[in-house]
Amino acid sequence: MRFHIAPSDAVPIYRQIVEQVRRQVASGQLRAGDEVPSVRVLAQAHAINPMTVSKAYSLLEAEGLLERRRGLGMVVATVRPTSRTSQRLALLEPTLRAAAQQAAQLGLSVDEALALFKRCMTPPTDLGGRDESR
Amino acid sequence: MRFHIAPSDAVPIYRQIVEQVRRQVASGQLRAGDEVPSVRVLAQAHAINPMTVSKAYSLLEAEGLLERRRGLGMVVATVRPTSRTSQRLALLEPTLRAAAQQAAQLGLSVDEALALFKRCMTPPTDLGGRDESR
Amino acid sequence: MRFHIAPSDAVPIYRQIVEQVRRQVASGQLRAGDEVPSVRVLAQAHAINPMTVSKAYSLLEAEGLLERRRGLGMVVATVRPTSRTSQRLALLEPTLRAAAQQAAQLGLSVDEALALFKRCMTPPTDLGGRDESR
Amino acid sequence: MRFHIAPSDAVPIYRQIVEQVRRQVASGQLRAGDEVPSVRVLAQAHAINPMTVSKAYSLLEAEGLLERRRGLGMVVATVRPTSRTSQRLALLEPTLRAAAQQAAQLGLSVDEALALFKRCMTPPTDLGGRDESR
DNA sequence: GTGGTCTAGACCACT
DNA sequence: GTGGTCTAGACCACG
Repeated sequence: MRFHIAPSDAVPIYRQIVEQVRRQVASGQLRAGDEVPSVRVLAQAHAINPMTVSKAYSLLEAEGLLERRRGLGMVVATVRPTSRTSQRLALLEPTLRAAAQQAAQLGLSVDEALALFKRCMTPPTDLGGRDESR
Repeated sequence: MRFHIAPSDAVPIYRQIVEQVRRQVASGQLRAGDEVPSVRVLAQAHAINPMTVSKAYSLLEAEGLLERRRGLGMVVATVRPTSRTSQRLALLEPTLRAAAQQAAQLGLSVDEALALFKRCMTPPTDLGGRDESR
Repeated sequence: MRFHIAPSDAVPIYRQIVEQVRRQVASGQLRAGDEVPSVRVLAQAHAINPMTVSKAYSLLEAEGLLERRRGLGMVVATVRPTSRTSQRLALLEPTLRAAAQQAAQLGLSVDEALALFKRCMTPPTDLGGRDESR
Repeated sequence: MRFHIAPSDAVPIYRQIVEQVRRQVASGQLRAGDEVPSVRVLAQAHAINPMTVSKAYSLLEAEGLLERRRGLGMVVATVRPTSRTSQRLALLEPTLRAAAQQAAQLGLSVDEALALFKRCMTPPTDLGGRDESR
């Protein structure tokens, strides 16, 4: 399981974790029963506060995506099987709506924006890791 | 000059102002020498605190986009002439990069994501439906 | 980390803070990763409003000199390594250019002005005498 | 009579005028009886508000440096002859004291600062006209 | 009229 | 604990 944490991003760390777990479950990269890294491991690996990881996991537990196996860590819950494409698209839509609004305010044409988006997706584009957006 | 302020949005008011001015300058809707609404006028028009507007304007001044005409208000600075399409695309890119990353984590194909993005842009945007605000 | 705040000075408090941090970073008294006093601590220590300190820190963050460690305070940013003497001289130059102009308008010779400047620097500076403040 | 006005400077316009008149009187470039440009002329020449010029002249009149010749404009007052070098140095000293303090905080040696100051004075240095200090 | 500065205090979010 | 955001209101300086 891979996490990409950017402490200097505008979106808080705990939310970055929550959203990445959600997406990986929705996409099938995480399946029912799969173990998720322990709080301590994840915290150390990214040099973040264990309480931050714990908060994220607690939210995911409350959401029903993770289950606590006492003494054994947390695992992906017996997933409700509804991971259809439509669902995954719904998770992406808010971001794209915001992008669409920005493009309009910038006076960009639909084609220009689409071309740029395509360019952002096609290369595995390893670079650009650090989004100094904030 | 039009401002759309959503006090209940996740992004702070002063930042909404900053970003809208940035985009309007980039898109040519605001040109060098154009006056920007006075702090008090803008504050009253949107029922927000003058200091909030002032904070936004100060940031834009520090950024070099606005200039203070002492005692007279603020105007768009003698813009460095690079307001080409490439610049506007650059302002949109971070958002699209983030969207691309999310799409990948969701296991969506490039075509699926592009189609959704196109749908988000094409209609005069039937928005108002889902308030992803806070 | 030492701050000298003069509330009755002509230059606003938040700017005094900004400039002192800038100089201490440039002179190497503050290094990358060093913590800067918390907003509330600095505010209490000098009996000024926390928002005033916060304003200064925000400007320094926008400038790239400070970084926010969320929930933990602010630290000196991973400084771009160019803190050489030339940089420090560059920070002093505007002031000296203004002084040079004044000296010329006063009809002073270069030697007279240099001698006065030397006198201003050599003693441990018996300053405090004339408060050109407000 | 030459004035250099920088509307975007940190020091207010009216004060720029006041100080430049003071210096030119002190240095003998302006003598008793010399006419000073009319409010309207000076205002037009520098594209500033006549009220601003008027305010400066009023302050200089209150100070005794200028006299109002009704219907004829303002002239330099019957100057008290004390324009010794020591006086002119005194006018320059506050600026140099501030510069000295900054140099110290920047960790510059006396020699380094003196060398820079000398460089600022020696060339007629036509460039650098616009001090974007603010 | 314009913006700038500062204060006082509330509430929120993150770690 | 940390900083961020916003409000309300006072006072100042400039033009």
